[in-house]
Amino acid sequence: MQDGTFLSPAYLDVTTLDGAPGATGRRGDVFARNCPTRQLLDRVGDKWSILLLGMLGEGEMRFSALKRRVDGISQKMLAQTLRTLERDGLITRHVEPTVPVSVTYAITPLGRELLGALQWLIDWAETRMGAVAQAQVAYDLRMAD
Amino acid sequence: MQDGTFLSPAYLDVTTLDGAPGATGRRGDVFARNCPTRQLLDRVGDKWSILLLGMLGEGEMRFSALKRRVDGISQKMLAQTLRTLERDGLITRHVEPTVPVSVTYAITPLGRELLGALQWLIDWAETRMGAVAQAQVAYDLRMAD
DNA sequence: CAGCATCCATGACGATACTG
DNA sequence: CAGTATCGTCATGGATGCTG
Repeated sequence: MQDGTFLSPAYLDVTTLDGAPGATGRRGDVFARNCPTRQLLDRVGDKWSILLLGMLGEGEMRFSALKRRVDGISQKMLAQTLRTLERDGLITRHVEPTVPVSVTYAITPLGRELLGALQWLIDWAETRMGAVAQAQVAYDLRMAD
Repeated sequence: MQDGTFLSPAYLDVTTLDGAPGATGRRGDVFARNCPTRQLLDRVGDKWSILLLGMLGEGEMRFSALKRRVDGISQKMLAQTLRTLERDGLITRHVEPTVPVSVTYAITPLGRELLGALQWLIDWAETRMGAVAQAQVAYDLRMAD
């Protein structure tokens, strides 16, 4: 990161999937518009995705169970987020044709990989959110003069 | 993560900063409402924060330089995001009293730590976004019947 | 049970204009 | 140069009601 790896033109390949090397000349554009950070954030940047992925990391679970445990989520956002996660290949959806129907969600290996990468962020939050909160207090005091 | 570490009651301490242990009994509530994931996402979940932190990870930079290099950002969002990052202790702001004034931003050790944790996510995106894109295509085909 | 469709409020964001 | 202030737009997401 410090050497700017995530600014590199290689990201274009990830984004376009055709990897046109001729278009990788202008570094600034690559940074701003085609960085996979954008796509990544679409997935992990909303408040429910990580929560649901974390829940399913504990084991497969049904719609109603997820709704109960991830308290505060609306069924709209639950259904919507689950669909996105499924489409991204991060979780699977299994329909048991009972009456009434029963649907079970489970994390995929790809999803578990993401969860693993996320762990570093979680660890940082665990250990450093206190420092962030302190910085905020200090900042607010400095500005309150 | 797989064992549910980021669901643990310990997160309450991070959130409330008073660490009332008596309130940590109900696991479900802890998961949903006080998980630092929420606070964390406020910081890294928007599209400009990571980009700016990454830019400043390369070296200190002035307002106008950031605006030029992070192409597509409005001066409103640039100023706003920089202020948030500064308040969180992730970057510093140095004002040189020239005419006209010159302001330089730099990453802090705390910010660099976050950038390091972010690197795992970036790496995942680099290597696996292709798999995600493939999963999307497969999903869309499945649903298009 | 597991959703989808609809309506609606909030607020995020960009564009523009102005200032020390 | 480095912002602040204001406005309009648009997307996000919650609440509600309906269905196989």
